[in-house]
Amino acid sequence: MSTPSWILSEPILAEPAAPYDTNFHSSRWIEVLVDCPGTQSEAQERENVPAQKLYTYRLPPDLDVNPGDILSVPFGAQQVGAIAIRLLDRLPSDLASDKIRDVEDVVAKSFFPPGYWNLLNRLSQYYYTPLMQAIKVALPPGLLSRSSRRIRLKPEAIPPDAGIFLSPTARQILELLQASKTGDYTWQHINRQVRGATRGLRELRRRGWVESYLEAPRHTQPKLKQAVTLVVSETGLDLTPRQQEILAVLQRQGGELWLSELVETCKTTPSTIKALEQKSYVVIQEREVLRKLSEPAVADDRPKALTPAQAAALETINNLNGFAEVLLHGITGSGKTEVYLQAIAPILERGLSALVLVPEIGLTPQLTDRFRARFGERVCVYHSALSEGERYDTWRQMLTGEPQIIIGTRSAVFAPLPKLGLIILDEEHDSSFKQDSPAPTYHARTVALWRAELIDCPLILGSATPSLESWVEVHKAGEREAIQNPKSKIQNPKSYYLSLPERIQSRPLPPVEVVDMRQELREGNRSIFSRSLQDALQQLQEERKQGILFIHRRGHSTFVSCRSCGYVIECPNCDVSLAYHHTEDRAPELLRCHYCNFITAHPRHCPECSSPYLKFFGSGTQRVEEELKKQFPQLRVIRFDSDTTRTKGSHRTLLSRFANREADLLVGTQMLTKGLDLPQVTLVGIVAADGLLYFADYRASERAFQTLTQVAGRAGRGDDPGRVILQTYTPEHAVIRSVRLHDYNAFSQAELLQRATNNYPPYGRLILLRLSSIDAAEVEETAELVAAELRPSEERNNSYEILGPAPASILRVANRYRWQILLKFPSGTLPELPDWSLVRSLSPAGVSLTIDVDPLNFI
DNA sequence: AGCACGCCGACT
DNA sequence: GTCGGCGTGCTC
Repeated sequence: MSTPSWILSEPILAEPAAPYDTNFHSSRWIEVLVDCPGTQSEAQERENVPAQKLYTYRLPPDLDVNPGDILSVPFGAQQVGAIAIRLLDRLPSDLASDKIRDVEDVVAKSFFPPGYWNLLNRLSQYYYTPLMQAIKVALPPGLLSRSSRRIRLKPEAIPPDAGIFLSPTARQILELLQASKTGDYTWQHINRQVRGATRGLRELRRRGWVESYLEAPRHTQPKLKQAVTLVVSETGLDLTPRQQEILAVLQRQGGELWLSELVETCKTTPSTIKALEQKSYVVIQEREVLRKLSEPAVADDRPKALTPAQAAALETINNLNGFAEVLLHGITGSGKTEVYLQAIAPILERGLSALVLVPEIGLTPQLTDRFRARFGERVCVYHSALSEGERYDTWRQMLTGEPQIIIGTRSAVFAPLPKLGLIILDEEHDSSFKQDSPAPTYHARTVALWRAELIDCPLILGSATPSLESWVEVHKAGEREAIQNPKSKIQNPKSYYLSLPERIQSRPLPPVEVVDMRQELREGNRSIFSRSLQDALQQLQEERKQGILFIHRRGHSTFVSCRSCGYVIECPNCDVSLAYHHTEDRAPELLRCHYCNFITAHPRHCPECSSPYLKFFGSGTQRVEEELKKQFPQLRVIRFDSDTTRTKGSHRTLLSRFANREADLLVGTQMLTKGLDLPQVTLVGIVAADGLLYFADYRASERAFQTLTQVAGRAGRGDDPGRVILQTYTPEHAVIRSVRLHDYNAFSQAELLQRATNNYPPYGRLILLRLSSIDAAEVEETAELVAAELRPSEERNNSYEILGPAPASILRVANRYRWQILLKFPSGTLPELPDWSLVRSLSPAGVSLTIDVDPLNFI
């Protein structure tokens, strides 16, 4: 593939902060990338065709614009965001000067660190996404905002019987506006609510009953706060006693305070301080303050003694020079975090920063606490749950280049740290590092690898259950290196496999007892708890120890069915049954859809045959909690699932309550697997492993093995030994056997053989096309059309295999019908790719088409 | 995206 | 003839 001419990796863009800042430039025009769909064609294009349309704007003399700046420009009837690409000294000859408009404003200057464009270009190309969309996933939100067209009612002009003069559409719009409090909606909203709204609006506007206006885009900006600084410390005769008092306070506080604080301490008013400014005793200035999440303080922490394996791993990491991919395979409780912490310390000393990526930040308050205990204020968190302002401020803070540690989720892989010395991806097997939609459907691990290569720094992938992709990658590369060039050290890629095969302080891994639930039933136990688990829970209570129960699903029951006619209550918007939710006796009984969050009251009678006998099937966290209350009334339980952890900080609250022994048992879902470190847990119960084993995709076994191993690994992390009880209906399953023996190697070897035979990742590559539409027939037709276009033929000589089109395993979600086409590329060859712009052009407006490269999620 | 333009079928 | 639907194309 040749490099298109517009690729933004030329020096002018790679270094946006370069000489242009200081030198006055004479350029009068700027070419920009406009944030507007339709202006962007495919990122990957045929040779020499400029794929990206750039627009030229005039630079007003008072505006200092450099490539890489974020701008606001007029575009058609609106103001849109734009990225400055290239300064021009003369207008292109084919562009009439009267068409050129002025740049409206500079929204943010120098917002990208050096070399960052290379990363964005690569992202855009690998995931077949227009560059602007790639930029948008990286940037904090709110910078590339556009103006919006709004429609406002003019109540004073409207006669009481207005409706009778109007066409039906116009009347509908009028009623819509009158029903709202403000009588003000976006143009977009009205168009969505009323069919053919354009003409109705014109009618209303002609009569002067509504007006249309453009709301200026609201960009995120630095937060400013008024600071008061003392400039003259001697008190003069022109001061009142009150004023003298205020100056004295200010002096005692070091000569500088926030205006609000000074007003507060002195019980005075801002105008009094303003008077002091008039008399030139103080100056009041706007200062930028950082909106930063305040987290509870933590006690200081010092580096801990390392096990031999930890020390060996650390030594290898510390000796790395430049790019390297390191897989740190440490069993649960082997102390990976301590290795990270000690690997980061020398990076900071060298004046560099470190990036730490974790699956979900809210789930791991313990991890951030540990980092803050070790490194204090130099630790920042960055993830999409922060407010716009917080993200903006953290971004700017990162750009300063001060040595710091950023801990964040998937999107933090784009953290603009200019001096990055180390990237760590913890729990690298976790699928939340992959974005399924919208495009670019990137995997943070893939992007992290590019980043590490581009800036020449090490990448550490940590896991107790490495993804097969990473496992194969480091082993294959290692072999290649050894075989091809045994003496050379400069072989690229540099890959390392580091193992922490033992828990810290030589604690054993907990024994896993597999209980055959079929046998339990045969022997007359109809409870959801096996006798073994019941005994263990009893014992837990007697010995005042703590435990965890893992359930694969939240809610109470997975579905509700009528005993008389067999009717199953389903979601009106999706093709799934509704889950029954009921938390306590007094709480309302609800039915909820786990796909679109539809909620309805639980009916007393079957909607089909009116029979009152409705039965619950499949147990979730609530059901287990209820069962526990019945069988072990004294056992204190905390439920830990996405229903109880919805609010901000609730993870931390629940976990600290558990840590303070306010409960004996933590009952929860997948959330329990994500790196929780609770040393006091001695018992882990897996209520039913089977729900995890049977998914209709090629990764089911890998996911099940990882989840079960991770849950099991929560036991025995403290001084007391742990044990795991795993209940299943298929104890002979290979995954169950590997989990029981804590045998990653056995699992991975068997699984890799499967993958190789069927050409699945990590050997072959996949691209999934997801199509969806409100119109069932239209998606299906489009899917067929696209598949026909893609289907290998003699003349095209395509190298891939095509599976589908097929309806998604749940055809309808939130009233959208979904179809899929899977492209499977053989290993070892450079894939011959379809013409994506042609594929996209086959998809009509009503059908959304996402190209998911390296898909993980097939639901 | 948001808006104009232009083409086709249904009606005063 | 004209109104009102919607597909197509352009925005520096």
